Amino acid sequence: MYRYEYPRPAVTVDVVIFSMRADDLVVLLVKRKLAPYKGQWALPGGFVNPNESLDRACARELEEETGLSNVRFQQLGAFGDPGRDPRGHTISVAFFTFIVAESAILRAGDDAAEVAWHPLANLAKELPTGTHPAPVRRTKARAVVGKGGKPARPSRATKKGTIDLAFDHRRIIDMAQMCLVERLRDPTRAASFDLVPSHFTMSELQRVYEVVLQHPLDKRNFRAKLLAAHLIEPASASRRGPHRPAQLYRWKGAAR
Amino acid sequence: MYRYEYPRPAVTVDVVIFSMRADDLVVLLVKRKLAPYKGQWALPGGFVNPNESLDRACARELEEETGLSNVRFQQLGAFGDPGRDPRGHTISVAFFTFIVAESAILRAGDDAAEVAWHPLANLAKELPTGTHPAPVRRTKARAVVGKGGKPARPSRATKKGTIDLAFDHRRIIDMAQMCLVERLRDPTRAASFDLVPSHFTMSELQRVYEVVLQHPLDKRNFRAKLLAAHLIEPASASRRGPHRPAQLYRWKGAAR
DNA sequence: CGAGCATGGTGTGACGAGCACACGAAGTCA
DNA sequence: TGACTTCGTGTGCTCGTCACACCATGCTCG
Repeated sequence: MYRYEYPRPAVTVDVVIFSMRADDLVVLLVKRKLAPYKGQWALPGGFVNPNESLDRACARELEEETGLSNVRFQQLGAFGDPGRDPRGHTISVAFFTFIVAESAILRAGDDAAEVAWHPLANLAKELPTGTHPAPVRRTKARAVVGKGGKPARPSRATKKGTIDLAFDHRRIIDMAQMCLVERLRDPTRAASFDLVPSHFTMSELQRVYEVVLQHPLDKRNFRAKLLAAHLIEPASASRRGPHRPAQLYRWKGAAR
Repeated sequence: MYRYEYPRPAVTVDVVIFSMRADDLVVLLVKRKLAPYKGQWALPGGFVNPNESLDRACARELEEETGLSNVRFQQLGAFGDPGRDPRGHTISVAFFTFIVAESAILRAGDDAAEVAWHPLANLAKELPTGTHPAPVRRTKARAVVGKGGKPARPSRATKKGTIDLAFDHRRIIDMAQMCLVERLRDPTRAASFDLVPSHFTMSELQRVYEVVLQHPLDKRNFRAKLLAAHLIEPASASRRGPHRPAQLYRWKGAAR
């Protein structure tokens, strides 16, 4: 039937996956195996296949590059500035979510030389608006916290302790973070993320909030607001430790 | 340099422009001059040119099809279900905004046979999920409120008084409306839209809110909240009528 | 020119949400 | 058994939100 054959921009998906790791807000990155930006860290993602929905492309790319599956995303938006990809005009649809790092089994595959969680604080700031970083090849090595919490491969970095991301991925992460904070303000919307394992204590959940929002919360107010939302319920067990055991909670409607 | 030549989905932009007209929330539509969905109403929009940013594509398509320029948009998101466009896999990045209809001079151009504001209430409901309407050719005529508030061309319709939109545009409009409501709840974010002309009375602005939010607001609370936000200031003049003159306001920081 | 009419403009009190605040309870460990 | 650590809870204040009714002002029309 009808079909225009104008030159087309390419379409990719990129995924921002946040998590908590030792009181840090971390994001899942892959080290690129191919040009452009070969050897630099980037968001998992890739080209959309013909007749593939955006959500499916997102899930597929994530699975191919990191081994993760069964993750639900929120769409963040489309990024389409010409020049954001040295291969040519490329429009990226970004997704984001939050998962529990401990339950994620990572496996670098496909175009990824490596997969690791990186604290947001270790990433170089977004460049002054307009310009995008050109792919670089040579840089001094730098240790970062990687998979498993142990020091990982040295990686490219330009400033003390910071990693430059490929493409405009730093900007995408910034926007995802803003969006995440926005969601967390409303408990109902926050419940769509896996902020904590299926059973959790109040303090565990509160710590996630504090790390993401970047300011401390009052224990009692936090508890009261969350309970008022009727989204969680006490689970039978409690968590032990070198102190008084804590009540475990779980999301309402979750399978026992 | 590097360049993949996989088959690519096409990329379009679509624009949802809301406005007020005689106590109705209206949206700007164009009647398609070309297949697919020839003769049906659709959102203004079209293909993204090579090396054109999404915002620029959006502004260009809007200008080409409706004559409108100098409009600022917010991005709504990307719609990429395969099957949403009978021409083949097409990803549309949607934008939306709100403008003052009275100050908009419309001119159908390019692929548009006609341009008109349509009350949201006159549009057919979104179809049951999953399916998308196939292009239809023959249908019974139906009068709708068009450009200028007068009855416009008869148009395609399937149910009494409702118009079926092309593609998944009805769904896009629904999402834009939800997003619009969301923004209006926060005066700061609402200020990025042209809800009212540069000088306006409290009641005029309030009426816009009531129409969009679809419920009445208390006059005093509305006034108080808006003034508390320090976003508007009284202008010198006042508006006359067959009653007590009303104080005019304008957005702070607006040119005198 | 005065009465009626339509809209403009204003203050208060009730209520609930959010916040800051301190202390006893229940375990572990030495 | 005492010290320590984290858990769990109730109250009072403040502030924002909401509902609510009346007089003011200018126009029109008889």
